[in-house]
Amino acid sequence: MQDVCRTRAVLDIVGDKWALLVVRMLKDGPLRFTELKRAIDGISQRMLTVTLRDLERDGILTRTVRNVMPPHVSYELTPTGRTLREAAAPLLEWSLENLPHIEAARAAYDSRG
Amino acid sequence: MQDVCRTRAVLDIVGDKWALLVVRMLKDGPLRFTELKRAIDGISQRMLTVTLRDLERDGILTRTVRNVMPPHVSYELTPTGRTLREAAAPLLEWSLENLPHIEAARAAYDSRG
DNA sequence: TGCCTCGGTATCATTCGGTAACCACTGTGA
DNA sequence: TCACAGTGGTTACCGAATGATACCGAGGCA
Repeated sequence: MQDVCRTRAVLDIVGDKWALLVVRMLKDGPLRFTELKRAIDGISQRMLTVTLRDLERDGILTRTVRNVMPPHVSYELTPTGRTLREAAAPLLEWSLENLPHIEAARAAYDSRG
Repeated sequence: MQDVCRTRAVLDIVGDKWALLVVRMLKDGPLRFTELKRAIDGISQRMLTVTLRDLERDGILTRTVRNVMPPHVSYELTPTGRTLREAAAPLLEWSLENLPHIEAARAAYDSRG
């Protein structure tokens, strides 16, 4: 199966721990750096910066800087980014629905030793 | 948004670089360790072991050992695992469709410096 | 004069993933 | 008899990715 390596290449983008959460947060329109940081609980400043850079590089979102003080930088999904969000939505829903299930399975596994 | 941390918890499972590929490979029925290793190009033996353990722990797949020699160990999706595969399918399709687009965006970004 | 916000860097510690070697056991071939 | 391969791992080690924390400049506000 040749697709494996190509899928791998894209999962490197999408599976990098924070990318999908950023994409999801941007679904209703652009947000500023600090808004994203507040919305995505637990992300460090550095990782948000890195994630946003990577997503911009891959054409998933755009970065818009207004030259004012204090700085005003906003991030918005591109059309490609919006298709990604749609493709990722079922997985994100699944994660919310199945978390209790998974935690139970994990606890059972751990208690078995 | 409280869901973020819960989504995060599941993306830890799903986003760990190889998990979705393993789940995808198992869609047509159980496979043995070595079959998976051959099918998923580039995965190391250790990472396949680790990934399979984690997915078993989370109730995504089952591990079945037949006590024969040579060892015969097969892995199969649980019902939860099958729902995960369905939820992940759109994202995997997206990745195949959009890889050229992303590579182009990346090249353009890099050439801009 | 401090102190805050915003959007980041710089620096360091910790964790993750990959490589290579090794294991037990059996079957196969010379 | 001896070597070697396949199977499903485990272990030690190392570099890369990630995370926590501190700091920055410019302006606003007290």
